[in-house]
Amino acid sequence: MKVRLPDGSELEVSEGSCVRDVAEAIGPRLARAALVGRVDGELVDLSQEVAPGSTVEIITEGSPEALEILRHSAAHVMAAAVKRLYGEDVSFAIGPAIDGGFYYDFDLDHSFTPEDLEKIEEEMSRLVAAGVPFRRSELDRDEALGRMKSDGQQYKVELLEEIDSDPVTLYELGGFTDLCRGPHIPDSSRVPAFKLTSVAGSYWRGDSSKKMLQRVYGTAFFSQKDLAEHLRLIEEARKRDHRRLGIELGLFSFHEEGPGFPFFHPKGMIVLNEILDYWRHVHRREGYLETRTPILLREDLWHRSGHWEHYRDNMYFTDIDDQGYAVKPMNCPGNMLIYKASQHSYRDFPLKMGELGLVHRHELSGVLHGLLRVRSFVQDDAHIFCLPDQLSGEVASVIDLCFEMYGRFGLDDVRVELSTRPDRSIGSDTQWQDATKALENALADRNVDYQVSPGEGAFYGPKIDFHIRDCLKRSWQCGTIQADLSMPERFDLEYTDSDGQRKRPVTIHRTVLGSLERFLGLLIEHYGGALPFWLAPVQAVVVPVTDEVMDYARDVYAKLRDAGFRVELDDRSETVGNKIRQAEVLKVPRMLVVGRREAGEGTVSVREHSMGDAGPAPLSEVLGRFSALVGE
RNA sequence: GCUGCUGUAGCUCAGUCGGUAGAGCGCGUCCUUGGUAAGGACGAGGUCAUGGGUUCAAAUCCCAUCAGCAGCUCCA
Repeated sequence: MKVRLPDGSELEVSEGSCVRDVAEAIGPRLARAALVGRVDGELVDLSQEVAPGSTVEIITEGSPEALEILRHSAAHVMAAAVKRLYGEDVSFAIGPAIDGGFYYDFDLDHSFTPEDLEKIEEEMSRLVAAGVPFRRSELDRDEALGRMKSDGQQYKVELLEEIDSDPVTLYELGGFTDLCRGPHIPDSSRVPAFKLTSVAGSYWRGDSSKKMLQRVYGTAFFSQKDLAEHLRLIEEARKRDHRRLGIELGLFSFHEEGPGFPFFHPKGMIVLNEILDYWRHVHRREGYLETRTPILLREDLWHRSGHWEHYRDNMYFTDIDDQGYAVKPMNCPGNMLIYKASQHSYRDFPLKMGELGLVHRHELSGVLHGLLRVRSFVQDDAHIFCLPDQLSGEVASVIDLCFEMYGRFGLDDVRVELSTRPDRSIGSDTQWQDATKALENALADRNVDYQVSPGEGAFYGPKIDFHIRDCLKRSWQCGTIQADLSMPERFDLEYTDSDGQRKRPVTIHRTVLGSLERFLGLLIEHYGGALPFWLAPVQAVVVPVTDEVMDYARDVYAKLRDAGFRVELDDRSETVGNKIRQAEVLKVPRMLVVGRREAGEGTVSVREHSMGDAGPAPLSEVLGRFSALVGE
């Protein structure tokens, strides 16, 4: 019989050949390198028989999908090791490959310690050394169900009950049999490098009302070198952690007395204020009007806005003069009141009202994470009131604004997501369709790549989210553009149209940076703490070589300061080397060394952070360079 | 909130078998005036997260609380 190869050629193989036989027929080296096959587009085991005329591709280590398959198989090896070590009273949940590794969820009474992980690793090593084969088998669904029931594998039973296919496939390895679609590498010896990284709790099916399982994370590679490199990168990334850098650089701190509420130090405030200055500059240019609304507002407002109904669990409440008040978790209701304080004409539209509003949200204690997840933050909020046919255009201009601003901060790894109608939502089908369409059109118009998250929209409307990754590749939402189908109704917003009729405006609720706090955290990680000149809390340090030139140093310092730069004078009785090191550690962009030579010539010796000595220059020229850096 | 781990000087961390506490950095004073990533000496600084318990004796063992970390869930 003949099979087709990816390059279009045909190959003669004997009847009943499996993928491995095909690889063998192409070449013995390929057969040794083969991990799995792809037959007519579908990934299969090497042992899979191929039908005459099918297209067969051999997947080896170099193939893009190889690593995922390896890690999935490694998860099975780990599960087999756990079964051998902890016996029959372990229930197995799921064990997929994930970005950067794999995990397996177990249910057992004993809770895993780091020592257990070592033991499991050792057992895995034994399995790898033994080269235990993966055995695939097919079984009637009912038969498999009966078997998992008798084995007490409740999670597998639950999975089987929801599976449509019949028969189902099972994989056995080293005494551990798992319900699994496959495919798998041929045997455990093909997991050359692996490491178990951590253990953490996880709910069965991610549902907090269900039982908590123990999730063991690990990763696997095709070589020890790749594994070592991966671990090195993780270590490297940890050094960029904004929580560590924020303390080291004196930007902010956290205290037990206010969990989740960041304290900004003078240097942190400088960075925040620079961000705000820039924000105001572009928003004024775009025609936004700035507002400010109270932090505490009477409780009935929150009933009216729908927050009581949908967001109460995340809100802080208090009583004032026997009246119930709530601390605002969002800025919208306040801005709705501002809108209603005057009459509006279609001529005013689009009306863009921005508020840098401080909001408080009671987040679950376990989700707090440095500046990236806090309980109080400044949202760079804005509400855009417009006509229905302006919606798409306004969304598009916010998309432009987001990319422009992220670009200014050097952030280019931005993921865009469109979230559609959730189960629990308000508004009519037409409203949702129109709004979703408007968002899609805006994205298409601006040629933005995006993923769709079905059912992840806000209860009041569909939204576009902008995500940026932190140093450990965790993704955080920053900007969001939400069509708001709820507020105009709830607050009975109106405008007068050209025909004199009172009509309901369309509202967009949007942020660009999202939360100033989160944005700062991501900036710190993005730059590894070495913020660009225009954002750096200290832009330059004057380093006098000896006390003898202190007067000149003071003069240089004063001139820079008077020119509006953030500069410090290091007049400590320390060596030049020490002062330089200090400035390098604090990631100050420029160091200006002044000694006898410079004092005599009216120059400074410039040193650039992490770049070293950049040579002498007249002070006037340095002032010009600094101005250019700020404008960049 | 849930599961697991952790909490010792401003920061990073030692502290063995239960016997009342240590280093480096930083900070202060003095000496030193040094040319591009750590000059030297001396000194101050701790309710060992908090509250209970066991014990002749607790940083150390047990319980609870608080906070942090990883993850789940949730979200800007």
